[in-house]
Amino acid sequence: MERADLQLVQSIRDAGSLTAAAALLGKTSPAVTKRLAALEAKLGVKLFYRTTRRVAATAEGELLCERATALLAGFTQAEEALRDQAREPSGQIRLAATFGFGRVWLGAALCDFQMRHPQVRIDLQLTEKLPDLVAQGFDAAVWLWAPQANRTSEWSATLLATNERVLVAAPSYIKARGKPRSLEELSAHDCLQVRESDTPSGTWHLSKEGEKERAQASNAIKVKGALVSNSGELVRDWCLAGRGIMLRSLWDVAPLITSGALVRLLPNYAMRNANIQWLAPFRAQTPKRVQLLRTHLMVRFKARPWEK
Amino acid sequence: MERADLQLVQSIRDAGSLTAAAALLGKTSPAVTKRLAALEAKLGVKLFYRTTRRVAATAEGELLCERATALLAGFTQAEEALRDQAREPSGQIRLAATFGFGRVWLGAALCDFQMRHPQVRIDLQLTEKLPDLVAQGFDAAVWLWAPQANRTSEWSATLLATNERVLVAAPSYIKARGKPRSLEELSAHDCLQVRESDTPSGTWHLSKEGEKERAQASNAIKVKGALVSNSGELVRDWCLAGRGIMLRSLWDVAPLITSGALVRLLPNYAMRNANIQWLAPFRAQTPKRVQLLRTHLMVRFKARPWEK
DNA sequence: TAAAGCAATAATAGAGAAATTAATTGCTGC
DNA sequence: GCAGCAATTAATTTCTCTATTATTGCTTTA
Repeated sequence: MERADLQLVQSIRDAGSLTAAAALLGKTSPAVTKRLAALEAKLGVKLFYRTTRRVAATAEGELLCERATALLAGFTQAEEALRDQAREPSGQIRLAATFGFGRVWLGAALCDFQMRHPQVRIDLQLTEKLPDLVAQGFDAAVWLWAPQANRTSEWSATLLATNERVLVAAPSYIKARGKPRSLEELSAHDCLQVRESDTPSGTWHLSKEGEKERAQASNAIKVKGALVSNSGELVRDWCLAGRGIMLRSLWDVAPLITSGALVRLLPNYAMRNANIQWLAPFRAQTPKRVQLLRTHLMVRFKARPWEK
Repeated sequence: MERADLQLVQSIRDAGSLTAAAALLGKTSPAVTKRLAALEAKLGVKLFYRTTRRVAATAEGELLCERATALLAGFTQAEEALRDQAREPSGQIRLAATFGFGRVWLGAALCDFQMRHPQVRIDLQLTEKLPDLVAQGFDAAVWLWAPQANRTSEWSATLLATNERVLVAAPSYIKARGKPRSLEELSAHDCLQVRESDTPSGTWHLSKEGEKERAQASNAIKVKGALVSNSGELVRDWCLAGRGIMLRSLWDVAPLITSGALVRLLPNYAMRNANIQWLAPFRAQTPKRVQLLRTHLMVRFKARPWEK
């Protein structure tokens, strides 16, 4: 019985089908069939009842699954312990991140990190919603998260960078409609909105820069506009085309402001209800390579590269 | 990292050299070198300092060895648990036994057992001295052992058959020298002695059949003779050749007595200081196949096949 | 100090195992 | 009863792993 056999049995039970298990393991279904058959023959025990339509673990199969989890955990722990002793970090890092920040700034940062540590493999998953880090085996997520919620029962959060969302519009729009002078005037403008997955849209929470966090009487502004999308990229295109005012993260629009393609409005105000944070599930022991990446990102984003 | 890698690392540490480890694992030395090198590369850690003459584990190597023992034990336990659920017992049984009884009667019994359970492999090791069952990984030993000592701290003993050593001589010897009428007369006869490995020879402890074990005033008889050997087989040849009286286990000489090649002397007396016992080291869980073999042997030898 | 001997490593070639593709069987639901 | 999907089987190919042979390098002994 090999380590691969344990992973096989566990995958089959988790997936509920041989084909699905094959997909999990990156093999083809005949490979799974054969390995399972061979294992059963070697042990002299049937591990799964199976017809062509359904798969269910036998009592023996369940027994092996239970032991398998403990054994496999022991294996990975032993491997981690040794890798952490090594001079050069190695192994895989599985990350989750948002489409926006993940693609642009995190992508470049990971590219650099991997160059500095060639033995480390990185698997970055860009997703709409924050996935279940523990269940899906992520080492960490780089996500927009409320600044206060530093710790939950499932993970810890580390600040990578503050995330100011600022008001911008294209020069052509300003020429046509003028600049708003106060928050109240926003209501009279065309506001391009990004509908986030589960947040009700139509309201922007803006506060004055320099205001104390406690004293931040977050001003909820009702905005309206004819163009709404769930894609930030698309809304940015609209904004560049002069179709309205947009509330967008500084890291995204800073280059455009510098180039003059967009102009920042009401520069004293910004929305600061979420920061870019490193969310890491609680583990018995965090591998060194993951710790290294965390500090790498902290240092890199502290410099706010988008402002240069 | 695979299970085989853990066994490899452990073998190298135990053997103290790559070549010796290769012999333990049944591989060649280049295979061991390559696997070790590959493992070290994959983990990014040096596991053994090695020159061409010496091998020593690094701190990381020691670390892995410690974890390896626990993990490997978990593997075998899981395998055993499953095998025991199987209808047909399977797996290997490693046995130790004496040269005499092991070759003749145990050999035949094992042959039958294996025929009844074809999935079971048997490895019978005939040795001079009782080996260290735990250290050398034996499942059990069939050995001559004092009848009273049923339990020690290291193993438990089960009676398979009583072992009477009886006095025999060839008809030709009796014709020439006559039969002894009493124990005392033995001193005047040529006695063929088997020198056991660590027992001082020259003294036979004989007791009357039917005497209670407690009341067994074991009569220690000093015997003498010109022919002594450590080989029971050789001494038997001498006896058959009429060179003297021999004290020999009944299971060995019973057929010869039946055929008339030897004659039993003083048939009321026998030496009963050791019986044929099943010695099994204490394990967390004895595999089913081993339990089956134990009962198989108990049943078989209770019938005392040598007396038929 | 030099030479001999043994152990680890390197390179090549071969054998065995495992995986993929393609084709078959068998179960389920409509 | 038929359609469709999932498990199995067979056969080919690929790949990893092992053995053979040769080389390097450290110890020991003369």
